[in-house]
Amino acid sequence: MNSAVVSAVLRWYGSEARDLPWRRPGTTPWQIMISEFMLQQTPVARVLEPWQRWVDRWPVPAALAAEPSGEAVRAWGRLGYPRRALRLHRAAVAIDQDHDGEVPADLAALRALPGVGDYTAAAVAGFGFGQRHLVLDTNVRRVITRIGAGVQYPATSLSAAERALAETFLPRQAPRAARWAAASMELGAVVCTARSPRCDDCPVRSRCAWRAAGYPAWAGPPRLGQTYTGTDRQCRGAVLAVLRERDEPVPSEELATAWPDHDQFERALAGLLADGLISEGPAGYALPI
DNA sequence: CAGTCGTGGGG
DNA sequence: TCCCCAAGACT
Repeated sequence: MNSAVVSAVLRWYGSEARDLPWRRPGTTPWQIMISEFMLQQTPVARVLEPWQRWVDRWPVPAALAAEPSGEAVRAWGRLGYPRRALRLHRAAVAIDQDHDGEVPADLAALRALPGVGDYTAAAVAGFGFGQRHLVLDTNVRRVITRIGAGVQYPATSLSAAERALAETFLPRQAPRAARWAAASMELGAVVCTARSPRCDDCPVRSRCAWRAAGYPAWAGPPRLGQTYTGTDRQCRGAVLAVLRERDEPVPSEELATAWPDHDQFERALAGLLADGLISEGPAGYALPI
């Protein structure tokens, strides 16, 4: 019954999909894995340049694994959530050591890699190896929730019911399922957006339960807004930004000028050390070896 | 389960 | 300006 929806979305995707570099033919699973790490909570527009630099510099997992983790952190630039860079580096090491340098095609093996959760494992298996999996990112969840359940936003946590709903859309054939994953994700990213959906441009507006119900507003608990200014996260970011630009260790007193509140600076420093994002030596702090 | 973890652009 | 939130993972 949802095959009509799937067909329409796939047809739309065929003509309207953005030409993203990691979607081009010949993209390797490793390159796709890099894109998926970078795209975790980071918009496409900001990923394009860093992704190209990464795939040029580290064309295979072994190349990244051979470098200090600090180089991954430095090359991460200002993508945000730099622990992802560390996890991707650790994933490269694991692939190099435990999988003969090849990104595993097995979903469970992917899921076991550092920084790879349910979403990323399914995405790499689907986009990199053409397998059939539920790929439930924020876009797909919003799309199926609106079309299938008539609700504006998906719940905070993924329920069995929502998973079952998603299954009703997933095509039987693996290549088609993988394409559906990409297409439904694209629809959520450019048409069925969170704030101002462009329903007039939607290929399945006539089959959307949310539209049929008159676009009822979200009735669940209010979204917790993310605070940032003045938080430890901002402080950590400021500290790391300094170290990314330096090749030599930075003395503590100098590094402290990156943040006005000293207690918070110390707390951020301890956190960054604990995370392995920075290292401490006799001459000061630096990105890890 | 709820909190934590960066950064920047668009409405 | 301010606020929202963007291809999540981990604890």
